[in-house]
Amino acid sequence: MRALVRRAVERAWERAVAAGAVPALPDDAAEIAVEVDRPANVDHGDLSSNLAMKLARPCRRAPLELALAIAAELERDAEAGGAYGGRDRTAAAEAADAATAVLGSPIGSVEVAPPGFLNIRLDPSFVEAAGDAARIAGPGFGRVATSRPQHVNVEFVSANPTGPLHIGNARGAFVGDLLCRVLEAAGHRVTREYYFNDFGQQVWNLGASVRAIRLGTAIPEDGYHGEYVRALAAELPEELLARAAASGDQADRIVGEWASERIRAGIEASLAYLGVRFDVWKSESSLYTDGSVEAAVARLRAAGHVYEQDGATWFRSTDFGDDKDRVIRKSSGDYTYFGSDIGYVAEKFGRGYDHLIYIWGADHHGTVARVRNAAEAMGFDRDAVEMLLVAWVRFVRDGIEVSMSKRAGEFITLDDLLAEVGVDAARWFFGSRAHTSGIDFDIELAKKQSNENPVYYVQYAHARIRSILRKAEDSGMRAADSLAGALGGDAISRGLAILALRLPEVVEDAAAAHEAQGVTAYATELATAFHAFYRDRRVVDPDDPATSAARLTLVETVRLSLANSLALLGISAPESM
RNA sequence: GCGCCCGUAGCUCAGUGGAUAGAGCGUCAGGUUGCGGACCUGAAGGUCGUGGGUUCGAGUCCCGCCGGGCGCGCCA
Repeated sequence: MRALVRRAVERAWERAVAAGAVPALPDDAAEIAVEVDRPANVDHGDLSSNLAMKLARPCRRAPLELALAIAAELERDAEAGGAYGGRDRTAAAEAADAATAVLGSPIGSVEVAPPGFLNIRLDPSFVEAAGDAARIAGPGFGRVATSRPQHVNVEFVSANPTGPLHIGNARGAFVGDLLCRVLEAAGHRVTREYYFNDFGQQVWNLGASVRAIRLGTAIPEDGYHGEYVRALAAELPEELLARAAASGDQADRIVGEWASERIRAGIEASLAYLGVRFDVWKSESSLYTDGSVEAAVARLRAAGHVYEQDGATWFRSTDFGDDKDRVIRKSSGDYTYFGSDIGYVAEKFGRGYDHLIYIWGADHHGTVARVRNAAEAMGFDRDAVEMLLVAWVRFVRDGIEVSMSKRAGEFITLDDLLAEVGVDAARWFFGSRAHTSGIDFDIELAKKQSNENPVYYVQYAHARIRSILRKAEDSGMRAADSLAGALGGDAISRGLAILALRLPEVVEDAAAAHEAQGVTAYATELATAFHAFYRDRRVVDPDDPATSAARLTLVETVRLSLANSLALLGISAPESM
């Protein structure tokens, strides 16, 4: 809806310029994009545009005057029923024009308000047609076709498999998955990727710890403790233990690799339970065995950004604004973690992605610039490399912070969290908060308040609608095939329908912002509007089958929007509660 | 010291430069003979950390300051 109104305003502006009522933009003026937003106040219409105010300065005219000229053209648009035929159109404009040709002009009426707002009310028959189109689209309603679809790689969680996922890892998992879902709904192709370290000191320590427990010796100082290590020790096959012992100094590595893979599989299962399925599990060691790191360093060297000093290999990061150069390969011959990062970013681009998103903990912000620098130095577009830094969650139980240490084995696992508060509530919790702000998560509170959790409020609305539809069916009533004529006379029905049809706009905004919380906020608002509607309007009335049929159709439209919003968040939409 | 993030109602948090700053929880007062009361209506509660600046318009953008978190390795 919003896209079509935006297009209508754009067209009205063009025509006003053609007619001489609005001065053309001077050549040296910055381009002005037409914006259409939902006003906070319902008295200001369904949608409004600030175009006239933005034009005022470059056009050297009073905003009110410009607004009146554009409004006059918009009024004409409403009468013409949206028959367009302009030239010089973008893909988005083409799509909007095509949709308008089917649905009719979105413009019902236009008012100009000081200092120059264009306040637009939607045409009821347009809203009705849009509602019909939404129900035809069904599960696809709410998906939008972006004009620039991309293949996006989203790498997240990426916790090293030295222990089960804990609640500290949880936020990244939710944030990453929600971002992927939003991007997919906005028309992008998404690859979910998990990067993990499967070699090196950590794995040796893990192996040493498992062996120590199995053999009844002391766990080494840097070793891992905790119940899961004991479980692994108990499960370690005798044959593997013997082979490790026979290998001499490779014993810890052999056992460690086995344990690490077991843990990784466990992590995969936890994430699957949460509803996250990764497309790619990428091991750090593979970047060395397949030559990615060497190739990337060669590429950097060829571009003149690498030098040797003190026996180490350095990246001249200072060429790109860093405060110091960074070591890629240590004098010992081993690569640094940064070396892996360089190989990895190049390897990702080599797989053909248009855009890379890394979801990292806030403590990794120091490495953001240098990885982007390296990408730029290798000739990639640094703007295509994006890091989302997820702020910390303070986990709290009854007001007291829960401290965690993976090595000491003191932590609450993700599985525990989900068992306590449930997947739906947890998804909602993380989906309704910006990833950049630090938050408190009180586990006891989350459990205690589960009945008042907003997610249940939204789910309840959905279940309630299902119940109404069942009730109608039992009394032999059915929804009308079309909303046609159902909204014109009733402001409450009309407002509810318009709100229910906003989902595509919400998806668009969420994808642009890389945040899901617009979706949770929207679902809450729609549920609230439905509950109010339910109070004021009887849906199933045996004495008035015509009105009932129309309202059932409206209610089904609302249900669809709620169900699709919840599906987008990975949350269930129950038939009853 | 330098860099990044954060500071909005009692609490937990929303708020792509727009019109009267919102939600949930909590508190207080009410509502159902008509379809699910896990619901609805109303009230109280805010110098948007602070001082400047840009703008027709700033919670939002810029600068300074205060407060909190994190990072500044040939660690991973």
